[in-house]
Amino acid sequence: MLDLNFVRANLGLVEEMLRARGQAPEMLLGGFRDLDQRRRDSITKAETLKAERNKLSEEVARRKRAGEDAAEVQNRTRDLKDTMEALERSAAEAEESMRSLLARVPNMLQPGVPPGRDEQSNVEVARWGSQPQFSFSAKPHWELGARLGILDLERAAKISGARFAVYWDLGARMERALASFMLDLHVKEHGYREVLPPYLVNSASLFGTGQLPKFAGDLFKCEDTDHWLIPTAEVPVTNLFRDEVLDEAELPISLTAYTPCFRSEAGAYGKDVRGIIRQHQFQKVELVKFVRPEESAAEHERLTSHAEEVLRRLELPYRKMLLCAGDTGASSAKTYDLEVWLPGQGLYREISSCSNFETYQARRANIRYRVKGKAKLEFVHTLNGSGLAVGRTWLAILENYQEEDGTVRIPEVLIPYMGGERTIRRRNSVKAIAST
RNA sequence: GGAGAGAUGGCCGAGUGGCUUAAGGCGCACGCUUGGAAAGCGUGUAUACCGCAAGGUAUCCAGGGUUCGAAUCCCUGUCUCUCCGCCA
Repeated sequence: MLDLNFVRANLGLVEEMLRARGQAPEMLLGGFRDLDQRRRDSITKAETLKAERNKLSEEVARRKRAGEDAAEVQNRTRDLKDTMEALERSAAEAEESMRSLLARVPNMLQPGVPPGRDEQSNVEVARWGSQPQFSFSAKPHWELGARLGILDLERAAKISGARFAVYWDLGARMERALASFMLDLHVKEHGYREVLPPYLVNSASLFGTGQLPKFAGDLFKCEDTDHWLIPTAEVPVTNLFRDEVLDEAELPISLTAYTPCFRSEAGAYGKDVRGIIRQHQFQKVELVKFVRPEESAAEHERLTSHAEEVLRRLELPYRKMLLCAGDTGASSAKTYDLEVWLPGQGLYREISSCSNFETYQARRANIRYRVKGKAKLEFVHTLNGSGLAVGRTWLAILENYQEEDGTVRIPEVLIPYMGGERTIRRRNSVKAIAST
């Protein structure tokens, strides 16, 4: 959320930001000036009358202490009541309208963010690794997974529906191995603390990180309770410190969490229907940082490099993209996407998204810290990134490490996590498992 | 699920209808003191909003209500703690 005073003083800049993100400024901000004026007027009026009421009440107290009759003053105050309630109501309404307007305004963008409407305008800033060359035609992961008997989409559809997956045997084990490998790397070498948060959160948490009120349609909600399935660990982990004051000495705070993520994927009909690129449930290792404002740009680079390191150790070719204005999420001021090479499909696909939210989430979630030598509390900067999306890493390994005979080699660093297994082969006794 | 007790500023904690502009303490900041530090002493120290300012308003978990007036009384909800029950 942006600060009201900032918006009032920089309305032109805010409108420019909206245009850069491909939104019409009038839609959101058209009524801003009027609403701002109405809000101030109604607050002033209501407060003036309240001050009068308070004075009269004091007069009642004074008279009663002095043993005088206060009935006349009491009556006068009683007469103010209806007017006061009306003024209070309209002030509260204006306040609420302003609050909900501000809650829907996206974050300001950092100066280096390139212009552009959609992903076409994202800028490639780095590329790593070499794409594997095959002497045969590379297969997509859904074919490899089905033939190996480790990926079972038919039974997933039966027990849950479309966009769910069942993993068997070494497929299931590789999911677990990847999560352990990533967590170990971030905890032991990158200095993160591991947390295991709840997978259901309340709406206050979703407001704090910016999913609500605008993006309720992307989420799964439990009936008759204020519980929502998390779309990413960013939500519970960032909200750990909601309404808290952090000690400057403990910043930066770096946390990592492995959780499932649940997304309704409304509006994605017909998109990525093959394989497990886009699922209602997937697992992800998330990186979250709380930092001092002056360090956030450097910490953003560092966090992104931590996600890149996972791809490097797994020897998966990737490229690093700086998202253009139109493709940058509403809460983010600057985002890098890491895209992994998928030879089975011949394209790069997002496997990590690393964002700097500056004070946007901290203001919504009220996460502050005490600055040394300063009386006032300041908002921290929050950052997060996938380190990595485990399901997409899993399928990237299948496609990049496939052999002509349909087996899949296991990346060197993963072998210890796979109980020493080096290759995923089709099991002989896979009769019970759907395969083609 | 049942019974009871709670929720007050960065933290602890007093406060059962008006003299609360929320006592007191801790912490923090600044000053004095000191060769330097600690201790000690003194001063200051919640947030947001409205107002050019003087000043004002709101906030004691949240939302309603009673009252001339609510941190305080009533109702509902949320959360925490204790005990009982059930349970992986």
